[in-house]
Amino acid sequence: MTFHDFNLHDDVLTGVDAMNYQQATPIQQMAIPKIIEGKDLIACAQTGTGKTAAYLIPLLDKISHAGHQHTSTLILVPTRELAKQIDEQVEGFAYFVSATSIALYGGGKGENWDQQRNALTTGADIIIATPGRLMAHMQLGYVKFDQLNYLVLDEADKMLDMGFSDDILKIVRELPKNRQTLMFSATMPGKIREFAKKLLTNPDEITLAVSKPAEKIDQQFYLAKDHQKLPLLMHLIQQANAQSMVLFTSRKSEVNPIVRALTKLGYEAHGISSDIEQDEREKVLRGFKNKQFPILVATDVLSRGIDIDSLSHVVNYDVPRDAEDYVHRIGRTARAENTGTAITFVNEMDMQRVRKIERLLDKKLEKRAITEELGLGPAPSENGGERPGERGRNDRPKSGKRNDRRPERNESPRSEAPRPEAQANADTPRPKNRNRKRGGRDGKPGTPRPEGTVAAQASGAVEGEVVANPAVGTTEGEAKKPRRRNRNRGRKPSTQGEGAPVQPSIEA
DNA sequence: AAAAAAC
Repeated sequence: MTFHDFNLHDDVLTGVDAMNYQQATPIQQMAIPKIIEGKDLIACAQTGTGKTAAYLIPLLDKISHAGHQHTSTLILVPTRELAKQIDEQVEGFAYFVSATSIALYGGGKGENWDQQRNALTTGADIIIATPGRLMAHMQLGYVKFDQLNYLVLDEADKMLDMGFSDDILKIVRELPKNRQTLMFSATMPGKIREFAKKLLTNPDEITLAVSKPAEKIDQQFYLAKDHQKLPLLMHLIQQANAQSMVLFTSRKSEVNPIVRALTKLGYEAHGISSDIEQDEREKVLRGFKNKQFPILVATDVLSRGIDIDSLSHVVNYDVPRDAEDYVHRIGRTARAENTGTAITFVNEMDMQRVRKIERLLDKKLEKRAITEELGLGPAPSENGGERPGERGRNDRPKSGKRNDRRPERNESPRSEAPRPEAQANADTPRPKNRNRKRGGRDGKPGTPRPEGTVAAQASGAVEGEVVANPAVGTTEGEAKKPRRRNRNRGRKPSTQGEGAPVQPSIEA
C-alpha cells in the first residue's frame, strides 16, 4: 500500500514523494485513514515504525485543506531533540503545503527563547513542544490555542514517566474541547489508559506488536565488569564492521569520562546528555547525523525516537533499568531497511535488569564471557543479583587479586585483540539504505565524508571516499532539508537545490 | 542505584 492510496491532497503527496516515502508501514496504513476521518486515536507502536509520519501526513492533509490561518496543531514530546526532529520532518513534508511549524523547547542561552517568541508573533500552524517551555510561552500569552484542532501526544508513556502528566493536563485545559486528540505510546499500561480517558473522546485503538526489537538487530551480550568495559569495547570495535555507533550509558556523569577515554584512544567521540549545553547537544547530534564523527555517547535522552541514518551499532555500556528502554535504545539501529548490531555490557549489578529484558522479550539471552581470553580477567558471574540476600557471597570474584586487576595504563587492549584489516571492512557491502539510493536532489555531489569503519577512522587506515549526499528529507540532519517555510511562507521553492548550509565542525 | 524537562 502506497501513500497514493490514501486520497491525500496533491500538495501533501508531492511532499511525501519528495521525502521519498512510498510504501506505508502498518501503523501508517492503520492510522492515516482514522485520522483523516477525524477519530481520536490511541496508538501503541514501537519505535522505528514510521509513527511520526503516521500522524504528520494526515494532519498536514487536513491543514492544507483548511487554509492554515492559525495554530491548528500542537504536538507534545518528551525531549528537546525529538521536538526539533519532528519540526524538521514537518518542514520536509510540508514543503509544498503552506503550513508552518515551530519547535518550542528549553535551553540555548536565551537566544532560543527570543527566536521562539519572535516566531510565535508571526504564528505557526504546527507547534511541536516540550511541556515546560510551552507552559512558559502560554503563561506569557505568546501562544494562541483558541483555534486549535489537533493535539498529538507523542511518546506518551515516556512523558508520564518523566512526570509530565500534571503539566500536560494544565496545557490541555487551555485547549479547545472540540479537537481531535491522538496519543502515541510505546506501551499501554493502565496508567496510560487512565490518562487517555482524561484527554481523548471515544478513541479508536491501534495496537502493533509491542516491545519486540526488530529481528534484523543482532543482539549481543557480554559479561564485563566496569573496568573491563573500555578495553572490551576497543576489542569489539576493532573486530566489528562498525560504521557509526551510539554508545548509551544510564548515567550522565559517565558521558564525558567515556568520551575522554575514547578520544584518548584515537576515536573521535562526542557526548549528549542533559548536563551538556543545548547548543552543544544540537551541534553534536547534527554532526553525528552527518557522519562527521563515528561515535556518539549519550544518555537515554536519545533513546527514544531519534532517527539516525545508517547507524550500524548500538552499544549499551550498561543495561538500562527499564527493559522498555533497552528496546528503544537498540531500536536506534537497523532502522528502515538496514540491519544493525546491538552490544550490551552486563556486570553483576545488571543481571537482574537483563532478566527483566528476557521476560519482556520472552527469550533467553545468551551472555558471552570473553574477558578472560582477552587477558582482562574473569568475567562477572552470571548469577549476579539473583537473590539480593546472598550477594557478596556468590557474585564477588573470589580472590580478585590475581586476575581481577585493572589493565596497566600503557597496556593497549588493541595489542591483544585480533586485528582484522580495516581495508577489508571498507570493502564490505553496506546495508541497503532507502535514502542513499536517491543521490542528490539537485544532482550535485554532496559533501565528502569519511568512509569506513569506526576502527579504520581511528587508525586513519581508510582513505576518504566521496559519497553522494542524499537530498531532501533524509534523516541525516537539517543540512538537506528544505528551507524553513516560516521565512518564505506561501512561496514555491525556487532554490531548493542550493548547497547545503555549512556544517559547523565538531572539534574535540 | 537514573534520566529528562522552564526560567
